[in-house]
Amino acid sequence: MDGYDKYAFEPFAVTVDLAVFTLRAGALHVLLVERGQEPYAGRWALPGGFVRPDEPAERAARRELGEETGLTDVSGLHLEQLRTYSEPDRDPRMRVVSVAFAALLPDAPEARGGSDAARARWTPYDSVRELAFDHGRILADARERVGAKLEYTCLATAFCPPEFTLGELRQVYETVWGTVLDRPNFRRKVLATPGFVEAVPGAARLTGGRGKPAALYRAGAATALHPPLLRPTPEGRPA
Amino acid sequence: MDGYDKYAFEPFAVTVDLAVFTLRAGALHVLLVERGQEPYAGRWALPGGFVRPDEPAERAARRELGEETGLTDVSGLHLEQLRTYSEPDRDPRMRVVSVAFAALLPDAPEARGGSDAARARWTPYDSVRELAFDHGRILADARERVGAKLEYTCLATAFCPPEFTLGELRQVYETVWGTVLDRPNFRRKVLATPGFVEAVPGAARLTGGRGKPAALYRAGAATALHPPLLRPTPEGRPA
DNA sequence: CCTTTAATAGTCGCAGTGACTATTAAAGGG
DNA sequence: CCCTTTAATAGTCACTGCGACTATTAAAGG
Repeated sequence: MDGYDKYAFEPFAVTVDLAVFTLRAGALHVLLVERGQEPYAGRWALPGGFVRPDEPAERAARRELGEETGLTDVSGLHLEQLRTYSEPDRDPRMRVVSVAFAALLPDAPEARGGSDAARARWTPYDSVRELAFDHGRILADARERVGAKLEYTCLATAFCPPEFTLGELRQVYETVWGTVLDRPNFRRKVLATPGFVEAVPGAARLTGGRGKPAALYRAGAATALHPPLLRPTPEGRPA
Repeated sequence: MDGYDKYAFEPFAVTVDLAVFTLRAGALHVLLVERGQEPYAGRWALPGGFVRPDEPAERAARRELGEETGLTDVSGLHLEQLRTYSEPDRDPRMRVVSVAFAALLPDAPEARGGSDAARARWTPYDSVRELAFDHGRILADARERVGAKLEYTCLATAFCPPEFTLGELRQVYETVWGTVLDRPNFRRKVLATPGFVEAVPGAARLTGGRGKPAALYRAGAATALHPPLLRPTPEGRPA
């Protein structure tokens, strides 16, 4: 950071790229936009855009999140910096350094094209193919991070509406991890973790279907999960 | 990432900043350089420098690491991206976006001034005061990250020489966490984790002092720690 | 040789959790 | 109105991992 004058430095363009996740129809979906121009015209990409001269990357990311999802209030949504991608050739036109973010949405409002994107669409994660630039790798990194953070944080509630049942919360884990969790054990674990969820007093109900109505909960104040809620080991890792 | 031409974008300078840690005399030390010019002339700062037009940030970080430590081979050292700091006013001269890295060194070769730093010095973490720019925050973030990663990765061996005793490994945890760990329990945990360490067959010894010589171990192939080795809860977190 | 120092070995009890079984409370069809 | 279906909720049991602790072993140094 010393001696700026002693070095010639190339100017970089700095962008943010967003991996925006939501759960829809029991599947993990990610928000993609279709590129209108070269390079990669017609290909799908992560939403994103340039960081403006007077804003930090975090604000740029939240601004883009609002533009791309069409949501009027994105202030409460979970947004977290992932890492920065800086390979010199990641954009064929110029040197672009991109700060990647992951965002989690409770439900999926229909996407609308942002001002700088031809079309925006929620896409099931498993059917994503061949994204533009290095966005495939960014998306994979984001997905892995989300899966890992479910283990030791209360992040799962970020996928849920303000009030939710334990069954819905369990489905978040099952969907993201691609596993099935034991219902009573999950319940025990969640309720035994102080601050993870808090019961909504008016013993309300909600189930759309037939069975016994479930109690409603809100996200609690806790942010970390000690001890963690580990995903079942599909072999490989020691238990 | 679409429509570059539709937007005016300011060019940014992109730098890397490094929080380089080592253990010395039973204390966590960090490598600092003294700034030679304004702003913050005479203040201590994290080593770092500009990313060159043809290199990714990771290579810039490793290059700086070699320059600042004076080590001839930094290829094996642990270097990991922390996050990116992009507040518009973090550098009073211009818009500088900095990708921060954390590096871990086994022992502390005496620092030498890099080409662009007046002086470089290993400083005990606890006596660091008032760094230039936002480096105080970067350093704090890096320290927290290192402490947290000791829990669920095999990172601790990055602080050790190629061959080390379990006592030395335990001291890594004790120093970084500022706690005392039970010797037998630590031993049991480490040896029970496959791939964490592997015994050096020639039951060599090494202790400098008086007691029974300890067996030597090398870092194993494992990278993650399942289940994790949690730091003692000094109250606050649920157990 | 005897003391000191630290590594190594082993024991006990509790908390957390995986795997299960049982019960309760509703919806919906006959 | 009853009876089946569905899902939430309650509870049991055994095993594992770990904190706390005690005992033993193997060297160094006077």
